[in-house]
Amino acid sequence: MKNKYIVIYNDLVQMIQHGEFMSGDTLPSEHELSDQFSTSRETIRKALNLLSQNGYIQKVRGKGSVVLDHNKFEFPVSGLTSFKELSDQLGQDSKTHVHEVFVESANNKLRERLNCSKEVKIWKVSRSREINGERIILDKDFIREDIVPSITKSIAENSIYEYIENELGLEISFAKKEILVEPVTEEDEKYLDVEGHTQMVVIRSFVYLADATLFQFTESRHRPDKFQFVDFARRTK
Amino acid sequence: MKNKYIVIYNDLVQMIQHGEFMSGDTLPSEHELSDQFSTSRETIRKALNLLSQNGYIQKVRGKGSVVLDHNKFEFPVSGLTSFKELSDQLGQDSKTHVHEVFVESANNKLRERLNCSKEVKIWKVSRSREINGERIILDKDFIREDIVPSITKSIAENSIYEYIENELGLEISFAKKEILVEPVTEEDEKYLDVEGHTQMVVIRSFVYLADATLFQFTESRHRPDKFQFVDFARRTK
DNA sequence: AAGTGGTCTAGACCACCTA
DNA sequence: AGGTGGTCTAGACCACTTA
Repeated sequence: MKNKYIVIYNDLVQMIQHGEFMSGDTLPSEHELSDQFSTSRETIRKALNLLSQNGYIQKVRGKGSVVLDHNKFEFPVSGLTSFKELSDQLGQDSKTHVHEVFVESANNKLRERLNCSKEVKIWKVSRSREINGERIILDKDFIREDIVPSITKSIAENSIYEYIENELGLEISFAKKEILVEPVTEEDEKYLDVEGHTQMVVIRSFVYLADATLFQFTESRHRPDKFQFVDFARRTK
Repeated sequence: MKNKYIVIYNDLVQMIQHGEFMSGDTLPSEHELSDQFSTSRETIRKALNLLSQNGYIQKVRGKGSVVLDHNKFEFPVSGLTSFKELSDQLGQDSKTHVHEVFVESANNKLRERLNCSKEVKIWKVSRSREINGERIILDKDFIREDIVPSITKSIAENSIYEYIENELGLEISFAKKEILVEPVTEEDEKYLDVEGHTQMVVIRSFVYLADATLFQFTESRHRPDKFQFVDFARRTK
C-alpha cells in the first residue's frame, strides 16, 4: 500500500464503488487529479491505467476517463482466484475433501508439463469441492517438491496458495489456462456427484512464480451445470 | 506503427520469435536497451510492459527481463479474435453460413443487455460456422442499428468486425465474456451437426467501442468436443 | 558494491474532441 | 481555441539480487 499510484488507484476505486462517480460520468482530468493528489501526471496515469485494466474506466482521447458500469464487470471465476478466495467471496457453504496427498517421481508427460528434470519429485494432491451439499469440482494439483517441500493434509484442506504465499513467502504471479470439455472419468464418478452428466469442463493451468519458474500444474474438473467463467478482454494493439 | 514504444515492442517480439533470445535468457537491461534504441528508459519500459502483458517476458526485480517459453503461450481463442481472424490463423478449411440478417425492435431482455432505449432498433444476425466439413459453431449477434446502420448478407458472410472497423472506422476496444454450458436447443439442432451431443458451450459477449459505448451482444454456441479457450492471467496487485 | 527493475518528477509536444 | 488523453524525455532515488 506504499506506492503512490496504488494508493490513488484504491482511493478512486473506493470513490467509484461509493457512487461518487456514476456510470457514464467522466473522472476529473489527469491534470486536475495530479493537483488533487499533489503528484505528477505520470503517476496519475499509472493509477488510471490500473483502473482501466480492471474494468472500472475507459479512457477516451479528447474526452476523459469514462466510468463504466461495474455491475456488468464482476469476476467470479476470472484470473488467479483460488477456490478458497472464491467461495469466501461468494459466501457459499463450501467444503473441501482431501483424497490424496503424496510425493512421487514425475512420469514423462508430467515432466514435460512442469518442465523439470528426472530428479525433481512432484507432490500430487487430489481434492473435491463441495458447494451447498454437492460435490461438483475435482482439483488435481501437481506441485514441484523442490519448491514446496512440505504439504500436509491440513494445508490441503485449507488453501495451498495461502500456505505458499504466506508461510513460504513465495509469490504467485501468472498462469496460463486452457478450458476444454471432456468425458466424465471413473475418478470423477468416484469423488463427485456427477448426477448423470457425461461431460466435465476441464481447466488445465500452468502456474508460475514471480521469478518466472513454473512450479505447479493443476487440472480442475467442473460439473458443467455449475460451471461459469468470466473474462474481461481489453484489446492491446 | 509510429509510436516508438510499439516499434520497439515489435522489434523485440521479432527477435524473440527468431530465436535471438531463448526461453530462460534475460533481455539486455533497460539502460542498455535505451542506449541501443536511443530512447529514454520510460519508453523502453512501456515496450517491456507490453511484452510482459502478452506473455513474452517476465520481469524480475534485481535480475532482469526473463524470456518465457512462448510455445506454452499461444492464444488460439483468447481475447477479441473474431472467427475470421481465427480460422485464417489456423489455416483451416472454414465456411460461414448466414441464416438470418434483419432489423427489429428490441425486447426488454435485449434492451437491458444492450443498455439502450426503446427507440433503438437492433440488427439480428445468425450464422453457423463450418470447419473441416462440420458445422460446429452457431453465432447469434445483436447489434445496435443506430451505430451500425447497414449489414448485408455478404458482410455477414465475411467478417462483421472487419466491416465495422475498416468501412465504418469504428474501433472495437474491449469485451466482457461469460462462458457456460447449456443444453442443446432446437436451433442448434437445426443449424449445426450436433452429433448426439446434449450440451453446448455458450459464450456470451458484451462488446464495447473505444468511446465506451456498448454496441453489440453476441451469443456464440460451440459443440463441446471442438471447444477450446486459452487464457493468460497475470496477477495485478 | 554494482547492477537490475520499480517508482516518481516536471516538464514538453502531439492528436483528438467539443465548443 | 481550449481542454483532454497519448507519448516522450532526462533525470532522480529506491528495493532487490548477485557476486
